[in-house]
Amino acid sequence: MTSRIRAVNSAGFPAPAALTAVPVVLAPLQGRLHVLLVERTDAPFAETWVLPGGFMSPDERPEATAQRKLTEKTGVGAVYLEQLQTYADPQRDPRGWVPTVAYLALIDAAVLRTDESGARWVAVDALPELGFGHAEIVRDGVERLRGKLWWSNIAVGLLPERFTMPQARRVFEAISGVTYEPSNFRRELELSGLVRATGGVAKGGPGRPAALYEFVERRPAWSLRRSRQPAAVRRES
Amino acid sequence: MTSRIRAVNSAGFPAPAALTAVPVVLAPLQGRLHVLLVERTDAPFAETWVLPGGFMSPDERPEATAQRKLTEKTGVGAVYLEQLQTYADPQRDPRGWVPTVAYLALIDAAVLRTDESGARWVAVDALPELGFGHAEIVRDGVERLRGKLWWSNIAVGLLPERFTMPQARRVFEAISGVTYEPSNFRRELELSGLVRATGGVAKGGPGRPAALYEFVERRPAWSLRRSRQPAAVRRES
DNA sequence: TAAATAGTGTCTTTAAGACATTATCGC
DNA sequence: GCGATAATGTCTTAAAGACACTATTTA
Repeated sequence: MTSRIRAVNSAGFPAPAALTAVPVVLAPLQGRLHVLLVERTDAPFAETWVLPGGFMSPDERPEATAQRKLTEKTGVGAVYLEQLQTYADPQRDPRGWVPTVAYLALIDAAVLRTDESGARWVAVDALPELGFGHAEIVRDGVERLRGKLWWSNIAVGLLPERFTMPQARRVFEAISGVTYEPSNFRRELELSGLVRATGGVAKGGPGRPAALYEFVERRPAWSLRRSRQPAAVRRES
Repeated sequence: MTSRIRAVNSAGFPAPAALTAVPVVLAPLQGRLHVLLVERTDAPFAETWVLPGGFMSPDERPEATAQRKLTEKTGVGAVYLEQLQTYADPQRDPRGWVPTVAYLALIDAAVLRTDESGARWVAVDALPELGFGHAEIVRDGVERLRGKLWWSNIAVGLLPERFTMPQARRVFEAISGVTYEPSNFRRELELSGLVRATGGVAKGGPGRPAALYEFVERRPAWSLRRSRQPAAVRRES
């Protein structure tokens, strides 16, 4: 192993060797949640799968780095991008002290290019060994997505602009791993206040045409179902 | 303004000038949520209040830095420490490219030293101007605490090892800003599965003695109240 | 008109809201 | 016994669970 990269700042103190941004790109494919991985060609971890990250530069905001790396690998930008965690343990990267800022990135499954420049979609419940401790980052990303699924409009990133209830249901099912009862699914999603019917219908296949819905707000927002806290005091006495 | 600190790594690429860790130390005092601030003595932001952060070194894990800075300022370690966000916009620190990893740190309100080496407890809903954009970090920390209050055992960090229901209620009220109906508060907290009665009672004052409770798990854990998702399909047909 | 899919209605069950009531202390 | 505080019980209201049923399409 070669020696670790080091850095010193102009005031004479040790500095991180670099900063990396890695997007955890998740998408439901064939009914299961997948993550976008790339195969490394250089050491360390040559021929090992990792997240499609890259180095940040001093003139770029970290979200921009994550977006850029994502576009380079998939050809599309993320609809939804949120910071996950920073992994800054000095020992985690053999190249040196390289903290990593992870992002959760969600893109519309419909616009994916399935196979692109060494990138591959892998089911999150069947991950191979990943370099740089990226398996932990994927786990954190999946947990975040699952945790926010019913409480926010995070699914904006995983559905086309207009979608039907059955379509949304299948996406939700792929993410959570649960099969929802259709009428209750509909009721809950409508009660969340996150979506509204557009009035249009999706014709085409057999069966009754499905009504089209859209998200009321495409920027990050919370469901308006009241969070289950105990009641506040009401009586005046 | 002096020139910005720069750094270059041994491979010749620009590197962050430094990395900082800042704990957002929150505690309920006099029924309101407070945050620990220190007054800066040097430029930039001299005589301005900021979070008690510090530089990370290449041989220290970031949680350790946050803990250390906290102990230096309060004399106690955090019972609960969790990473919040990383603020890495290159423009946010006038000294140079200095990403900041923020931590939410909770310590038992009973062991605080109220006034210590330039540190001060300030109510989070009455913050002064803060340097380095720290107001945003405080806001994120408060939001995280409030958001997790009823869904996790995050309150472990804010209560003594053994506590009574009224005591817990007052802490929860200070954090959420809501006055809970006592019997419903008790029912919800018991149903969460996070706490259990120890069998002991807290005697002393007037009135019926209160039963003592403790957290079942002191490491981070989630409430077992089922998260309100729509039902899964049950019927077999 | 049958198969397929989407959408509506509603009864049951569970959980939350709002108190009245009872219990146990110090003085 | 009285004021103070804690704990219990319970009735009401709201939300989730579990389906049966109705509606529209294509083949």
